Amino acid sequence: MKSSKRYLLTSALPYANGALHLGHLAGAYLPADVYARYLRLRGRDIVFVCGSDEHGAAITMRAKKEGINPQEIIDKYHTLNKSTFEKLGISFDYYHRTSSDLHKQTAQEFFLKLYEQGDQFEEHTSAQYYDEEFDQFLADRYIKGTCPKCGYEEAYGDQCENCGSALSPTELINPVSTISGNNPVLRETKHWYFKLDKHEEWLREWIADGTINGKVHHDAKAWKKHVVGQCLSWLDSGLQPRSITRDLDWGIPVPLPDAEGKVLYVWFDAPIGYISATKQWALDNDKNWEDYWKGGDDLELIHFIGKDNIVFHCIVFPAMLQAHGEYNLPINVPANQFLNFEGQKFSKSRGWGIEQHEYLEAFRDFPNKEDALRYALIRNMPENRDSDFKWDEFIDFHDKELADNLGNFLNRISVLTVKYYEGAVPLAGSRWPAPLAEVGTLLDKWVEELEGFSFKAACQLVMEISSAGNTFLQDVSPWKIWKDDPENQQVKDCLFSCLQIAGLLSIIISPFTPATAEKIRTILGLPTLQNGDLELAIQSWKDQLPLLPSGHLIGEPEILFAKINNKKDTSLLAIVEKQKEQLQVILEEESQKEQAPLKELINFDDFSKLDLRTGTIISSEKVPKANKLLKLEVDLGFEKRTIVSGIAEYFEADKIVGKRVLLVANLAPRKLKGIESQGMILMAENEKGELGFVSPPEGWPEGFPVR
RNA sequence: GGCGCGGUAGCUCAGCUGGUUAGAGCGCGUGAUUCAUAAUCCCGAGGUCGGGAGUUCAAGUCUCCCCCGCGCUACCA
Repeated sequence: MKSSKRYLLTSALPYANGALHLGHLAGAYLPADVYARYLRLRGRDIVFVCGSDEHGAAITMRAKKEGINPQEIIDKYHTLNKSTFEKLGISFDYYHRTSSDLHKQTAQEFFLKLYEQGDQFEEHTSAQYYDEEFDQFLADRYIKGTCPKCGYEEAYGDQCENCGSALSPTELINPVSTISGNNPVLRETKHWYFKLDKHEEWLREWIADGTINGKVHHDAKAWKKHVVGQCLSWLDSGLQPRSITRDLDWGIPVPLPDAEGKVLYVWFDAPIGYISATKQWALDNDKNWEDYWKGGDDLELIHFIGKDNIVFHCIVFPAMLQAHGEYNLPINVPANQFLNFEGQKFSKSRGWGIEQHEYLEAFRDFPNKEDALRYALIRNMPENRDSDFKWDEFIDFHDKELADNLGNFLNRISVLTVKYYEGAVPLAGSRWPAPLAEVGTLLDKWVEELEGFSFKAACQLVMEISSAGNTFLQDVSPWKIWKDDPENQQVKDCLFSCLQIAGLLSIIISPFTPATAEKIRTILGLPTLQNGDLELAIQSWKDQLPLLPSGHLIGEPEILFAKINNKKDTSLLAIVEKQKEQLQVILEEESQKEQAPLKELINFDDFSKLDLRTGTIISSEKVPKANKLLKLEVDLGFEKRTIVSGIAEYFEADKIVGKRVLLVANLAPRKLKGIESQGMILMAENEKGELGFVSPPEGWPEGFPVR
């Protein structure tokens, strides 16, 4: 590992349309921060950037709905997210925003560079809906209409929320602009497409082998399996040109003369935000941004993201960078999987989960709340598969590892040092007591895990080192010896060694819990950590030189972490319990949720239009290439019907033959997967979406009407 | 339906290119200890490595089939 290397770390740009929850933190920000802090402690030359992603139709949509300016939305969430990251100790060197002038200029330049090459883009003209009153093209989401598939009248131009079908706006029946309420007209519009397909071949080689034209770029085996797997799967299904412009008035104008009213698609400009953030940082710190983006072999670019962003950061953005020609490609994209919350997915609408700023607020009276959270999330990080955040585990990690193991160790040795030696580090008999060599082995492993982005394992190693300290202290039991012989050398050696271990802990825990690290430093009478301190410590350990020399005066013993499970003081437990109760309330409310509201009244004529009949299923088979469909033959007595029914998830085909059913016999026929369905089976559906047959009374034959 | 990733002790997970009696933490059971935040330390009990077949001298690790979970995608109420 050359120390001359420069590192550029990025965390996924949060969309400035909402607050971030613990899953985001565990997925993209904490791991990057851990790594950034680690590299700084090793004295490496690094920049860690992030920023708010502030363009896109979703923000303008919301602004429209709430009757405010998009600027208000992005200002609100940019400020909120930026300050929350700061409070949680996410140590970005720069937190930028894509609405800045510098970003606009950077993104436009990038676009133009590709445009001028002539072979990276293609133009397509197509007919899209246009709102004549507001004089603008309508993004898919701005159009509502009747779903051609299920008849739902409030379907959006990209998707019907009733039946879930993916739609294109031109499929909608009676399309209506959501801004004016008028029917939009079709108008020709031109868009630019990035020819991603051109890049397929080198991308495959780059991802599968880590080489470009046979030249080694990175170690392909160092990439996470799920990252490589997902990318190769995408490449195998073939890349398509991607549209990179939109008709919108919110975003970065396409810098071409014939592009009035067009902006860069948010997915195109967002990753360029990494570049503009670096530029702004460089301007403010008198550096050259190009050293971190165009650094050749001495540069490591690393993107920290969640798994939802894999394809974008491993295929699309690298293709953009490569097409541009001057930029380095990422050396790794250690994407994390998803974090669940008490066994279920985070859900804003359900209120399931806790957002970062809500946590800080709810835990405002909780000491070390930032580090407690960071620690629990790191120990639970979804590095290779989805993981689960539980409050009970939060308590366990806090009490058993931070308080009992680490905090107590520190308290034990600081109290003993003060009591026996008035706070001065004793003189060791042998130069480097044996236990310290064992710790050195653990330290090597710790470095290895961090370098391989295994933060969970590295974090556990910190505890192992603390444990090693406890074990050693227990083995020697200096309090027993000291009673009879206060000047005993074994006692001095023991505390000397333990103090060295504590000194090391104050450094190696810093990437995970930076505030705690400083507290430990204070207790040990050590100065605030500086960049490069870890490098020095590793060297000292190798050279068998103490971090706390004999005679060094430590500070006052202090409780590092007050336990949550404390019989005398239940205030901390109460804070956590409150969170658990809130979840309980949500679950209870949902379980007794009212039934769906009744539909509007119909009259008798409406009802009599339905022709419901009794029948029997006489054959049943699964429809190929469909998960939910069964093809049924139903006997009505006077005739047999073919009915395609979406019940395959709940019933096996051969087990429902002979089933007595009710059906709608006069429903207009419709083709499903090429089979004409001539009616519909009546099913009851519960809150979980499970289906059950509604059957005629015992002994009733086929074909009778139901009224 | 297609593709990707996962399924290892009660729980959470580690096990690189196949190689001695499958590991850690928590929990559980014992014992020791009191410097310390009723903390700490020792020892122990727990696993047909999702199921089945195969390749091999040897498989948790490779191949095939099946089952389950998550994600993407297609289709669909």
